Amino acid sequence: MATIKDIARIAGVSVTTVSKVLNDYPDISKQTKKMVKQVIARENYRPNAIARSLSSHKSHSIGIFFTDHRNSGLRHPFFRDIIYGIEKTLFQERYDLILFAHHWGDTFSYAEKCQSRQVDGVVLMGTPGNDPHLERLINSELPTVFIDLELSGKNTCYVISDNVAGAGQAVSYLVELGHEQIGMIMGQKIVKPAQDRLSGFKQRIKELHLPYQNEWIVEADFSENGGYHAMNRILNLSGPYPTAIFCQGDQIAIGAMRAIEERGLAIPGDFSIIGFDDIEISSYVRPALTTIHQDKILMGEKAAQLLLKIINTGEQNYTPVVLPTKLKIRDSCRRLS
Amino acid sequence: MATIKDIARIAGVSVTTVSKVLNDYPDISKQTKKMVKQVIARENYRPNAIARSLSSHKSHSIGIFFTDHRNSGLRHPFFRDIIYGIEKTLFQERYDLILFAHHWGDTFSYAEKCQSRQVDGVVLMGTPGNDPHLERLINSELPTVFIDLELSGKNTCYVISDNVAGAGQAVSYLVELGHEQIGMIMGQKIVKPAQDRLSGFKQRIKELHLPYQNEWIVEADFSENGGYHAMNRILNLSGPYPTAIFCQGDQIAIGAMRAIEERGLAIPGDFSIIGFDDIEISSYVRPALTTIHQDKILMGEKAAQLLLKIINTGEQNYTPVVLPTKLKIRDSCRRLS
DNA sequence: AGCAAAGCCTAAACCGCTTTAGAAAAAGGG
DNA sequence: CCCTTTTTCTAAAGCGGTTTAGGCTTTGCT
Repeated sequence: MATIKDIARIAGVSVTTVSKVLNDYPDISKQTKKMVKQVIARENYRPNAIARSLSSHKSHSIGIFFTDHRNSGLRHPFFRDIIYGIEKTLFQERYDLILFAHHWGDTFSYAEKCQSRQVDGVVLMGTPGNDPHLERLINSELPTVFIDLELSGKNTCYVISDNVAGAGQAVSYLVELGHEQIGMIMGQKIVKPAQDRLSGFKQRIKELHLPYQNEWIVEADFSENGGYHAMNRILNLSGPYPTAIFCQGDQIAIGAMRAIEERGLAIPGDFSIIGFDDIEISSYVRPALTTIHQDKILMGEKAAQLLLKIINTGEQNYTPVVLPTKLKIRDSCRRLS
Repeated sequence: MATIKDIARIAGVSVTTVSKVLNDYPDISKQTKKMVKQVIARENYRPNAIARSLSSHKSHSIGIFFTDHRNSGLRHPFFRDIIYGIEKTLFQERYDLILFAHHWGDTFSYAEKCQSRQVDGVVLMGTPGNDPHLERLINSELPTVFIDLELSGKNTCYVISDNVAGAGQAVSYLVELGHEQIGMIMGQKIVKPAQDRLSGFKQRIKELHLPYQNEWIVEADFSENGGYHAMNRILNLSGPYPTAIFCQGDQIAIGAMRAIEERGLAIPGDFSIIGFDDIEISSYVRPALTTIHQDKILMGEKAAQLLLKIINTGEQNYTPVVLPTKLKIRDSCRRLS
C-alpha cells in the first residue's frame, strides 16, 4: 500500500504538499495540484484514515449504540428502520458507521469508546434513561444525538416522536368509532415514550369525559410476549371488558391479538385493537393492524442531520426534533353501532 | 482525555512500560503491573484505539459491506438476521463493526476502504459476483468472508446455505402432497443462490420424472413486487396452471400470494405456495407461508467464526461452510386428493 | 531599482501508541 | 568476589498522516 511519502517521492514534491492537495489547501498552485492528483490516481493511493484521524482528531465516522439486551438493534423492528435512516443520510456524506460492541456493565462506556475510536459524533437509542454512563457523554464535547430519550446538553440533543399527541390520536379515533370503554397495554414504564403515551392517553380520556378504569391499564414490555400475557390478564378480569385496547407498541398489539384469538374471540368483532409504531409486520398480520404510525426512517434521517449540524456548526444549543405521528387505519378496529 | 504519557508520568515509569502492561508483556514485574494498572483504573484511562492501530496495524474492528441498491442491508429481511449473527459473535470478542459507506461506482472500494480503516477483516454480502472491485479484495492479504458468494482465495472463504438441496426439499415436499405440476418464480439469475435453487429444482424434477414446462418457470427478482408481477404472468398463461409454485424467496412468495388473492383465487385452495428463506413476516402472513428455512443467524455466526479463524490462524486455505436448510411447514401448501 | 506583499512550497514537530535494541539492576555460579 | 545470566525497565524510532512557521520566488508598486 502506497503511503503519502511514496506519492511525494514520485511526484517530486514534499509530503506537506501532497497532504495539502489532499485537503485542498489554497496555497498550492493549480498546476501542482493537478500533477499530484494524477500521481495519486495513477498509484491508486488512498490516504490512511487511521493516520489521518490520529493527527487531525477527526475520523469521518459516526458511532452508534443501541442498547437492547435481548434483541439487537439491527433486528429490532423499530430501531432497524431508524438505523436505516441514519445510514442513508450519513453514507451520502461519506461517513462510515461504527457499531460499538457494548456489553451491559462495561466499565468503559459510550464516551470512552467514542473517544478511543475518535468518532466525530454518536447516536444512541434504546438506552434506559437511568444509565450511569450517560452523564459522561452528555458532559463531553462529543456531538451526541439521542433517539427517544429527552436528553440535551452541550453538543447533545435528541429526536423523538410526539408520543403524547399520538396516544391522543389513538383514543380519539376509537371514540369516533363509538368506543367508550378503552383499555391500554403499556410498555416498560422506564422508557420515555411509554410515559408519554400513558399521559397522552389519560389526557385525552379526561378531555372526552370517558370512564377511566384502572384495571384496564396493564403494564407489559414492548414485546409480543408482553402483549400476550397482558391481554390474558385483561381477559381474566371478572368485570366488563373494554371494547377497545390501545397497545403502546405494535409488537404488544400482535401479542394481544394472539391472546384474543386463542380464546376464540374475534378482532375487531369482540375487541378493537390499535397499536403504535407501524412496524413492518403490522401490515402483513391478519387482520391488518390499525396503528399510530411513526416515521422511523425520517427519525433516523433527522437524527443524522441534527448530528451533522452539531458537528459542523459547533454551537452550544440545538432545538430537539419532535416528529408528528399519523393514524394509519387498517382492519383491526371496528365501528360500534 | 488522559494519554499514555500522563499515566507514565503519574505512575513514575516510562511510556514503554505502560504500553507493556497494557499489552501484558512478560518482561514487566508483577508489582509494576499491578501498580500501573491501579493508576490506569484510577485515572479512568483508555488507550486510544486509533493510535494503537496506527502503530500495530490491527484495529480490533471488522468491516461489513452489504451491497444492496434499493434496500439497505440493515432493513433487508434476510441480511439483517445475518448481520445480527455476525454482530453477536464479534461483539463477544469485543470487536467493533464498521459499516462502510459504499456507493455504487465508487473508485475506491472494498480493499482500499478496509486498508484505510485498517480493519482486521471484512464480511461481504449481497455483492454481485461480477463486481470488478472484488478481485483486489480476494488477492489481498485481508481476511475476507463472503456470504452467498462462492469466492475463495488467499485468506478468503465463504459461507452459504445448501441451496441445491433446499430447492430439492421444496419439490419433494410438494410431490409428497400429490403435486405434479410445479412452477417456479426465480430471483435474479446473477446471484449464486438463484442459480443453485434453479438447478436443485430441475434436478429433483428430473429425478422424480415430473413434467417440466418451461413457461412455468418465470424470472423475477428477490422482491415482493417481483413476485407479484411474475405470478401475474403465470396467471395470464393460457395453458393449464401449475398446482403449486416454488418461490425462490419468501418475499417473492408473498408478492405472488398477493397476486393470487387479487384474482379472487385461494391459497392453498387453488395454488400451493412454498417459499425460501423463512424471513420474519412469513410466519405472520395469512396463510402462514410454508418455506425452506435458512438459519440466517447461524450463517452470520459461522461467517464471524470463520473470519476470526482466518485472522487468528493465518493459514492459507479454509473450507467453506455450507449450511443445511430445513423444510418449515405452515399453511400455504395443501395435499391434493 | 528597491521594497513590501503575495504566492508557493517545505522542514520539522506532533498525534498517541507499539516495538526494537539495549542499559541497568538483580540473581546465579564458580 | 567477579563474571555471566536473567530480569526488568527505558530511549528512541517508527506508524502515516496534519499543521505551524518560515523560506524562497514572483509580482506589484513607487
